[in-house]
Amino acid sequence: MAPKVLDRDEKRRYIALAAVTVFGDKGFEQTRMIDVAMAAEIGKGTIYEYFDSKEALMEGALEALLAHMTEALLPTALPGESPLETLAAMTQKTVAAMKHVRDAYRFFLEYMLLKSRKDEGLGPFTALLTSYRQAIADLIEAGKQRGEIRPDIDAYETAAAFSAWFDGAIFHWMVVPEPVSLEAMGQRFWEMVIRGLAIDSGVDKK
Amino acid sequence: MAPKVLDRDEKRRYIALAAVTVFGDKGFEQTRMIDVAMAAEIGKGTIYEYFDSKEALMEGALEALLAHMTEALLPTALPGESPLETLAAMTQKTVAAMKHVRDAYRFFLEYMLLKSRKDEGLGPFTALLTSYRQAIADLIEAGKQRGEIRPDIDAYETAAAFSAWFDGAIFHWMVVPEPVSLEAMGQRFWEMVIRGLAIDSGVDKK
Amino acid sequence: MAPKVLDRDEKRRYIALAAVTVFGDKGFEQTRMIDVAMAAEIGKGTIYEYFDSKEALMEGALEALLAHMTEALLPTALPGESPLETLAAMTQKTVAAMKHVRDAYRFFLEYMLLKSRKDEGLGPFTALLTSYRQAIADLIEAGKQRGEIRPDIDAYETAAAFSAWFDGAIFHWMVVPEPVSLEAMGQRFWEMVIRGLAIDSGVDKK
Amino acid sequence: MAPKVLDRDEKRRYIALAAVTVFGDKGFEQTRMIDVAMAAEIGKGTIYEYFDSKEALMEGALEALLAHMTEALLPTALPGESPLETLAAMTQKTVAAMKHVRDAYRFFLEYMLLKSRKDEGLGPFTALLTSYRQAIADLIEAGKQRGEIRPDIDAYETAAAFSAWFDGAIFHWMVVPEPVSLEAMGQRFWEMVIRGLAIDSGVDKK
DNA sequence: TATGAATGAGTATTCATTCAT
DNA sequence: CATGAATGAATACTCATTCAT
Repeated sequence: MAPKVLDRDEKRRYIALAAVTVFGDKGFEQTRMIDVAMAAEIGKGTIYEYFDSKEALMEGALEALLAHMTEALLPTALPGESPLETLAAMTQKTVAAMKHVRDAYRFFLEYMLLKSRKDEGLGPFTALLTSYRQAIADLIEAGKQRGEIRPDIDAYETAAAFSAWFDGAIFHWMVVPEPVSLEAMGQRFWEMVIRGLAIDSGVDKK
Repeated sequence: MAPKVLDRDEKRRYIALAAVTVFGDKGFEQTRMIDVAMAAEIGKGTIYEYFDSKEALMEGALEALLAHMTEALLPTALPGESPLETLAAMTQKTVAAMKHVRDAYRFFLEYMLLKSRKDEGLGPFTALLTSYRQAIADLIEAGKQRGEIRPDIDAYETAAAFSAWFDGAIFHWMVVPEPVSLEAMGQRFWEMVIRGLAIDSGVDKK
Repeated sequence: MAPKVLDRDEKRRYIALAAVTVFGDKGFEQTRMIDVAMAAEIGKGTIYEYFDSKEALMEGALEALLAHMTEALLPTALPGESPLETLAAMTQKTVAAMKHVRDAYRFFLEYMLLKSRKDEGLGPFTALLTSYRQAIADLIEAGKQRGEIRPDIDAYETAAAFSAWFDGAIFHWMVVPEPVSLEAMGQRFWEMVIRGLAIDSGVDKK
Repeated sequence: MAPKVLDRDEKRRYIALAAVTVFGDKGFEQTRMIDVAMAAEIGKGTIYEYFDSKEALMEGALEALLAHMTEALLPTALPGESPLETLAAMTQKTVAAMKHVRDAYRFFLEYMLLKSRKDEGLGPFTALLTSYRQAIADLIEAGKQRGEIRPDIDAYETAAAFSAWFDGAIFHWMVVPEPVSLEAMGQRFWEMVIRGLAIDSGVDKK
């Protein structure tokens, strides 16, 4: 008797994922509902059975994308791995994941831009960003305790600066894909960040 | 009867700057021509005397913004300054400049997003980005030759990774302004990048 | 295995009556099929088992309402009652009936408006109106023969003028319910019509 | 410098009158904005320069119609005319006016129906109806003082009953134009109301 | 040159109707 | 028979652009 809840949720997610693709490809404003309907191979009206409005569709699409991203981005420490190793693996994973969802990532950026113009918070996205920052801060803290990372580092602020890099990198890569590959940038970032650029540390800060 | 070329160019720039403000505030699609006209305190039709279309207005606005940014961002080596000192000053200047044009910066990001969806290049923006990367690469190269920077660094790729950070940082700061200030992030980035996070350099590269 | 014809007809009438309520409340165009379905506590699709279209539902609803109204409106002469007495009773009954179905009456008016815009006749409604007029004309004729009513009255035309009043009255009462009650208007109408306003009949006609 | 206010108001009225025609012809809901635009021989968007919405257009249309009707309906006592004569003239005038704007009158009725479904008052229409009732009540009162009208008549309530007749009559005439003409109905109404139907007034009231 | 009234292409959304279950 | 998910035709309204003044 209970109507096929599973099917309904699945169809909702299916439409949301189609929307992610289209929004990422054309941008929110340039996307017409019919575009999403065609991408999902359903009728225009059917979208409204699952989402109240275009804006609600965007929220639903973000949610679906986030579910995917969250899993892909958050670090999993392997047994016997040092914090720096985990951080290195995470960096690689993040670069790979971002590259993988390249077009969807545009949707992310646009969503954030859109939301930052309203007072509404970023909602589910803030949670991901915060978790990500915190995971990195935790690794840095662990590294400090293990004597692998300089003890005078402010873990959370450094984690914020660290994680910011990814969005800048994918942004540059998306808009000027050449001549430096995303992997190369990731590699350089890691070297720069871990070993530092300076030969002696007698450099005056900033 | 030399036509008032100067006046005409000035008015064009004046409208473009008004457009920068409005585009940054509301976004390109959400901006109506009348909004720009009102911000510039002119009639709606007058815009079309100076720009062929809304898109052309956006290009003009970007151009005006770029002229402003280019000056603010590109490094000027002071006499007697070491490359690392110049790079440090540039980092600070860039953070300050981005923060200063926060709302206009949204326009930048949106412009890039928009352009990256078409095959058209980024036009005038690519030039700035390339100059910026190159300026940093030059400083790194100079640092290497002066023995201040590790000799095994790939100057251009590292410059690309370095400059990417700024866009990521301002992005995060715009969408999650708290709890880490942009200056603090800049400071941590500089420390991390110059001295490195690791205590000994015996770290295996990624 | 005689199909449950009775049940089917009853259910049809049941849906039609639900439709009367909703049409009267919201108007034909503003009523959605789902509204009627919810009022009848059935599924949306079920309506189409009994009515071909929204328009057909409206016709069915009118029919159901007419069945109710016809009974309520048409005069029944009681034994020993004079024609004028019957007419008086009918006036009272009509006012009471109209007031009783106030909201449904809106549906009547709207239906007539709707129909008067097409060339189609008013269908079942014309029959009621004609019967009603004729019943009044018959009473007037009887009154004339009994010497109760002026002999120079044109029975049918007067009956038309007489019966028109009710619709105007309920209309005014519906749209400007105050400050005169429907019963008071009915009372004044009756006095005015029976005794006349003028003191002497030496009034020039019209 | 002052923009052509006159022209603007005139154009507004012009569009409103076109809307009266179309609304009367097709009904509010069945009227598409493009229908009004075509009737007024302007572009669809132009309507929105003068009216905020379809509903605002309806209000504007009613206003324009009322201005016309008010003038046509309200009585003007001629010098030397008795109250009953003025009332007779008014009856004729009203019947003629209603017949004249037959299609527009549908718009009136629909407007009232529409409004009676919301709590909003009838706005400008109430004013006309009230003035009309009051004008008739005044005539009845004057007739009573002149000894032309029975002194035991309640002037205002009777005026309410009197004026209600017109809307019922035009309604019936619109929906069942035959076989009794509107003028004939008006004539019968007048006879009935002035001289009364009954031969002797010994009739029990109601 | 500057203006803003006029225009109509373009789109989100609604809802009567269908039909597979 | 009963249902409600799916559909797409239909329409109010917006806004970039034009052009007469």
